[in-house]
Amino acid sequence: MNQPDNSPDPQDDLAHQPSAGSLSARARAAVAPQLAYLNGLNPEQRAAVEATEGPVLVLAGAGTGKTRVLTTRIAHLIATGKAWPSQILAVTFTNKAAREMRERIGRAIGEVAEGMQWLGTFHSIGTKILRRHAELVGLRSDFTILGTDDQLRLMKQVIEAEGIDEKRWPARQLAGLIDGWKNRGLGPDQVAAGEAGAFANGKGGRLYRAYQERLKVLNAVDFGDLLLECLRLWREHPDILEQYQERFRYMLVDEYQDTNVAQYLWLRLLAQKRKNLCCVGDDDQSIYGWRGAEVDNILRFEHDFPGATVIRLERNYRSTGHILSAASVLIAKNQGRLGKTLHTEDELGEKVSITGAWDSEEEARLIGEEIEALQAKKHPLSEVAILVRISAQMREIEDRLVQLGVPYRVIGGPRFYERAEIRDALAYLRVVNQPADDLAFERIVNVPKRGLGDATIQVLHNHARAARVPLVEAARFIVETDELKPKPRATLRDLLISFGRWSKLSETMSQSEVAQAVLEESGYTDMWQKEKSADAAGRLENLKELVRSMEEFPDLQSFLEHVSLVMEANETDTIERVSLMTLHAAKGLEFDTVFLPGWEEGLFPNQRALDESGRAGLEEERRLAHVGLTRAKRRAKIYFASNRRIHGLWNSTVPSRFIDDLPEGHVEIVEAPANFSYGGGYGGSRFDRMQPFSGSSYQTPGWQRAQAHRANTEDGGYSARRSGERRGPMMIEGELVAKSTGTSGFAVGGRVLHTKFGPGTIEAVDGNKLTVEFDKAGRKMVLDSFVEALG
DNA sequence: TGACGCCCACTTTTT
DNA sequence: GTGGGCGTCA
Repeated sequence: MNQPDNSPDPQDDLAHQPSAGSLSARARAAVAPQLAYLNGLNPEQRAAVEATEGPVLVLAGAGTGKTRVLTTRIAHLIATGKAWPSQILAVTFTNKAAREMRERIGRAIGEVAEGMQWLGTFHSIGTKILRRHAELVGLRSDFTILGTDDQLRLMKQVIEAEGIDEKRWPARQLAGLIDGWKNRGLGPDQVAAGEAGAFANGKGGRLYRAYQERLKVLNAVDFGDLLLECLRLWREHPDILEQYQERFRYMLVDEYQDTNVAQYLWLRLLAQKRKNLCCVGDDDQSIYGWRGAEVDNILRFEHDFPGATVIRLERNYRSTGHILSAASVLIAKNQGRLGKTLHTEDELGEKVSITGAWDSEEEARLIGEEIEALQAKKHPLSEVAILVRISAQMREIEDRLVQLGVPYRVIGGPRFYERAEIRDALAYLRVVNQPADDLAFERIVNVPKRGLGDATIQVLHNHARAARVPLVEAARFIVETDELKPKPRATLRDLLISFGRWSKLSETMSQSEVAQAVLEESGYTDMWQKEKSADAAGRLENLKELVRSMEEFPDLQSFLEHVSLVMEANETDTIERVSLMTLHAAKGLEFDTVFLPGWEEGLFPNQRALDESGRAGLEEERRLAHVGLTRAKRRAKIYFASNRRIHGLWNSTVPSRFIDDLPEGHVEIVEAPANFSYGGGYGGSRFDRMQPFSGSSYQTPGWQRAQAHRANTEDGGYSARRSGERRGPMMIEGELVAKSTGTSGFAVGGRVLHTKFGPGTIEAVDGNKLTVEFDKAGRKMVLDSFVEALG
């Protein structure tokens, strides 16, 4: 057990050099001798953990303990003294995966996991690196990370600036192209002319370049840049690359089959020196080819990293025999795979069932009935999942579950931070934080509507461009001239004054209070309160949640940093529900019982995948089927319908070829229970569909969905609503912010307790704003709603 | 600026 | 069938 070297853990370039007696050193010493964490690993898993040197590829089939291997390997590296936590790079794709890994390492070896500052997603680690060297790639270290919507707006501007008809050459398409290029690690100068020429009569490359230039001017990057700019940084500054190569003694990558070319290059550069790269993945679970993932990365690993050790994990700990066999036979039909044979020592269990339904509605009904039957047998609903190929399939199933009163939740869907209201709120905060943030300014300058329309914006833009200043700067200038009509001019001036005031507030108030004040004073919350549509209440809820979540951060800056990459609505699930999601969203999850509806040609395998990607597309679809089946621990139930409505039209459909791929010995065909009351015919089914189930607009699936999403922090599942506790807009008690009118009931000299700053004494009262001298935190201005009276 | 109505498209989705 | 984007008219 050699030490990495004699120096203490080099936590960071500048900071924190723990002494020999530090917590981490002691924890390492305590854990090293026993190696208790190795207990219970099977021989292959153990080999994967102990093969620390050189390139290693761990082919980990579904349910074979992949995460366990990864976390144990990290624990092992640390415990044996091969590396300090800060010298290990561990990359995942999602924040969720990173979080889980951190927790599990912590459980294995204690607090040492805290020192793992390089455990995160490709994007978060890329961000961290870029911020340190921002100036070398033409950015400032406080660059903003653009979301998809900002990106799109920027591209639209670029397209229009080039004098191209945006309708003929939509920004969406350009975004797709640029995304693809970035996924493949190509900067504007590296895109093949022919390929770039495909857009806007040969202007694709120019637009890409223009877009990148705009980003630089705005001090912003998009997601792709977080990796691409790292590549550029390292290529142009080999000395910096070397620093990182030195630092990362051991590198681990989760879900390697999902890496794209840019990520591959990123890893390869880093691993060049020490070559201790361990990639864990499963080529049979590569289902993200359409967004740039390169199965080739995993297929070519041995070629790319000569001398690589390849370890196969084939013992499955998840599914019973029939399910596993069915899945294995199915996936064996694929040509382009490294090949693994999953086996289990578990019992055979139930066969995979295949049920044909007359139409999609009957399919939904059958599933609903089965779930009710399971429910009656006390099968926990949290162990039941319905996995669909496309989200459009969800509607009918939801309808059915709603009718039966089966609680469910939809997993996936729009992310918290992608919602319009959240992005609007963030845009306000971004301008407060960084007035030069043009994209943010533009987004909210007229939200809520305040009469600053296109004409006004245009004037601002012209000035900004001519004077080469940010929009806010241009606005400040323009309100002093008479270029604008009196009304917009006054409005704009007010807005600028407001922003000045809000920026001031952030010097004394906590960021959540600033946010609350900004949202209130800008009229933004008012806007949603006045809005009568069904989801307005949900949006207000989301804003509340946003303000609440901000409290956990030390300041606005770090909150904004966090939010652009990893913001999620926290899902505290208290009630038992069935999970409904797409097959893609199901990767990495497992359930006792899995329903797999819609196994029909055209839908699954999806016609479009076949048209666009041919055999590769088919194989990816088959992998998706494999992922679906292997989610099931004890019961997998496949369904197909003979008639399905596609884009509003009824089509008759044929069972999926994947059904024929399954081995007869491991499946059973289930006769759909004859249901004469429906006449077994088209007409009967339609008739049934006509039955009103409530007539209220609150019962529409869309609304249900909105509720389900909104309710994810409450118990507010569907079942609650069924029992009459409907959570409609009318239910929203209280508003996001305290009313600023009237006295706050606080008096100078009174003692108060603040959620964040603790106890203090009131020094001044101004409407709902209090100036408080806090015992610990010093003098701050706070909103009265954030404090409670003491004594 | 808002309301209405037409037209289109429509697989999967993280960061 | 449905929602989003955009154009037109008041």
